[in-house]
Amino acid sequence: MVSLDLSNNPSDSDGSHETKQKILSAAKNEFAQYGFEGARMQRLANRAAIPKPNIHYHFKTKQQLYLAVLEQIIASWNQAFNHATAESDPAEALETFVREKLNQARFDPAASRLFANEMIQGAPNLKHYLSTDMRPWVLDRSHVILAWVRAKKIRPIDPERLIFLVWSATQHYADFQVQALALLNRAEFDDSVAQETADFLVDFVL
Amino acid sequence: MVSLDLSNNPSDSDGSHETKQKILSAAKNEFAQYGFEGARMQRLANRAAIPKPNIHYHFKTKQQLYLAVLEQIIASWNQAFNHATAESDPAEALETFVREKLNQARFDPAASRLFANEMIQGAPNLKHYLSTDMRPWVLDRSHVILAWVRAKKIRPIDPERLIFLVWSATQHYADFQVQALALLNRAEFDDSVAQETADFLVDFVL
DNA sequence: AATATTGCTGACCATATGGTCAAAATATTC
DNA sequence: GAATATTTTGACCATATGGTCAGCAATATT
Repeated sequence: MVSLDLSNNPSDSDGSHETKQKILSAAKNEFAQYGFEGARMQRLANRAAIPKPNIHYHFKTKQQLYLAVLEQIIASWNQAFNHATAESDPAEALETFVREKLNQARFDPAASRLFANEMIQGAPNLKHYLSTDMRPWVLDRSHVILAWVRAKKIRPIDPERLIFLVWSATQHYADFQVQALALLNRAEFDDSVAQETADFLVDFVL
Repeated sequence: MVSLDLSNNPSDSDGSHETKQKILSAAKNEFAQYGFEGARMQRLANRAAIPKPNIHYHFKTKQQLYLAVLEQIIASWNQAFNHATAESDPAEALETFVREKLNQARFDPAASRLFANEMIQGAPNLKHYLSTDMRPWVLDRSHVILAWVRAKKIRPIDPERLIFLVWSATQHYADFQVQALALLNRAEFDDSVAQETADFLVDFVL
């Protein structure tokens, strides 16, 4: 199989990189569904359709693989949520965030679930991320929202609570997809559900 | 140790019942933190401070114990949320529900987390509960809310979405306690946090 | 073409895991 | 208080688990 090498790491110029990604992807799903302790290396290998020792060639231990997955997720989230919301229109900014978060929940639910599993366990591997990346992000957003409130563009509200509300509501759609669909009596998380959900949340918040 | 026998089951009139409860309680915490596959019978025995075989005397298999825990949680929730909200004042009714759910999240977070773990795995053991207990409950509440909307006691809103929003926001406090406290920059889920959260949600929804 | 390096894999290992069992301890019944 | 039924537990078992390793295959390098 021939494939373009999109990596910027010269050490593994082709096949190796591809395998590594296959493992990371399978691992994300396995860890998301079963948590760190519940994940099985053999089942993970089956998901990736490679022999188990091949995993250990690329990642020495289960723990190390887990951390690699976490890192990838955080990097992806940082990228998705960090292109600044700046000082623009509140409606527009909030809408962008809600829709982006719902997209994440919809197209990469495994990432959200893995995150949820980490949290439920007390975030043993994420405490650092929470204070390093996430808390500043929240503070930054808070300031923007507070400015909106002061300018009376939006009704008075605790900014951090608002962020937390939006975060929890959207995340919930990923973590509890089964429950969400059962409660809303839908068959799958399709375009219409996503659209209606986004509309509802945006409308509700504003 | 002497203790009152509060059970209504004549078959195990004392010590046995006590042990069983100790096991169920330890199991709830173990399963909540690690999920079904991640839970370890030995660690669970340590939590309960009894030898492992004693667990297997009361519950034949891990699976059976897990189901027993789930049953207990569902029974407790049914009890907590089912004393009817009826046709009363929306503000009051919603407030009651929000505070009750937050109380659950605060004083029995393990139950919420176990529930979350079940959901994340696709609710293999809860599909039945979702359609049997929960969906009708949602429908019932929806009708009440719809009546409120029609009577213009509350602004027009999709009732099921509203329920889902409140549910997700409150549940989030249990599941992601670490994240919640980190984001809100608090040390613990104490009275003041609970109070402010309830106020915020109630105010926000109404 | 020969060699070195990297990537892959079947066979294997030590240990942890869910679960069993026979015997001991404790309650209950007569 | 002896006989019976229930509850508890130390020792044990078959299997599953994360991980290793020696050798093979493929790819780069000289």
